[in-house]
Amino acid sequence: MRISELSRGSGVSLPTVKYYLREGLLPPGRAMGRNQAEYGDAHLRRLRLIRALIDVGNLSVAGVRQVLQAVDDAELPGHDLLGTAHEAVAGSPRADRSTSGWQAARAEAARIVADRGWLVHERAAALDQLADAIAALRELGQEDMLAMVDGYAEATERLAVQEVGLVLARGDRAAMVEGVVTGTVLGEAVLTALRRLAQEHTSAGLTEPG
Amino acid sequence: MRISELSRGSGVSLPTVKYYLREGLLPPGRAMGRNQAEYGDAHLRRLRLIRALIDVGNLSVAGVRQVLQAVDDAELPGHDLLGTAHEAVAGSPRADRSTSGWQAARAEAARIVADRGWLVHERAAALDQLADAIAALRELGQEDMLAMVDGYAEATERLAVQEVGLVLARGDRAAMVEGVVTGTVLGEAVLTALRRLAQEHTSAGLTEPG
DNA sequence: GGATAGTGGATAGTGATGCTATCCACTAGG
DNA sequence: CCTAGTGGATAGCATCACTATCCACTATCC
Repeated sequence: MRISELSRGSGVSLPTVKYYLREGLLPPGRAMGRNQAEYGDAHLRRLRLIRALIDVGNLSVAGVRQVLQAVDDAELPGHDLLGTAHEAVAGSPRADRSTSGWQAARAEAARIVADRGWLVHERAAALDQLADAIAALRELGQEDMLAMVDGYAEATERLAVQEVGLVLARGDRAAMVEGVVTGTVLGEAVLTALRRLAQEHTSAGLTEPG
Repeated sequence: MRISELSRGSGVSLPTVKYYLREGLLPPGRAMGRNQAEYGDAHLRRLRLIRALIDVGNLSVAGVRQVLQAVDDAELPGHDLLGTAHEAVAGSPRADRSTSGWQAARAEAARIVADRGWLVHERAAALDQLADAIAALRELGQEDMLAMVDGYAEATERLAVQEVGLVLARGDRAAMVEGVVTGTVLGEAVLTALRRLAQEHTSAGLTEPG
């Protein structure tokens, strides 16, 4: 398979394919001569994964590279891959994390997790993100929204068992690795889309007739 | 309150405050002279809301403007505000929605919602986002992940009742409007952070010891 | 009343990001 | 041999979210 077929087969423009090669998102093809290289099915699948992570998962090119490096690291335990995927979707923090309000929110996040008995790395990026959100809610005087935290935690805990089980049910390592990435990133897209739909349905039912 | 106090009080740099004024995110202060204007507490709260939507909610400046215009529209029913908030968080679509694969995914999204008995506008942005994710999962050969859809739908349905109830419990319209926006955007941040933490906990428990 | 810090308003510049375009010497395939 | 296509390099572009500078002017303090 030549580069133009790779482009046509994936719907990604040829200059963009070259760009992904340059950026190291896509491994180089097998060189067959000074200006000829051979790409395989793996390249096509990889290219589709890249597009899904960027288009649906809203990952940056840098985030995608980070994830794919972890995917390609055969040594990395599956659990660490999950952490890497979570860091990549997190992106770089935009909130100010030096204020006392944030520190308090961060402590609150740690407490929520501890109360649940969840065992997570204390430097997990998701803890910081939870703190970002809690700090923002408090600063806006919307702390009553924090009443939802219990419900969220309970729901996500139940879902996580299913999600992790689904991935572990796959036989081989390679399939599990892909499952971690797609489950994390695309699963999140599915979940938030459904959340919005559920909200719209409920809001229509509770506000319109009354 | 002068513009520099507004800047200091919110932690937003003065040039950025001016930028938000230019962009119409922040309403102009009450003019007290040719080059003097008076800002109030409402400006400070608005500025904090803007930062939360951008930093935590990952909204674009255009998205924030869209949301705030809806917030300020006293005529708009609460339910339509929810739809506007959902459109703003959606951003502009990056996936290709003209393929037959996407059309099929879109039909599947509509079917999922219909099977649940959810009543949502058939042009809801969230339906397209759900289709984006479903199409991506299928294209990647990860359709077994769609087994999670039922669990997600059930969980989000239950949560939506609590969420909408929480907002409706607020007395006045203004507080409800703010609740819709923060609940949608910041609630999503809380939910996804907790999802990641739950996944890490579950993954550690199921993969490490075995 | 004079110095100074700050103001609103306008315009231009910046850095990051994600491509897109062009050029090149070269070569596979008809 | 001709043409379309290749890998590789470099440069350009549009968008976004600020950031910086300049201006005439004014409130305020001494």
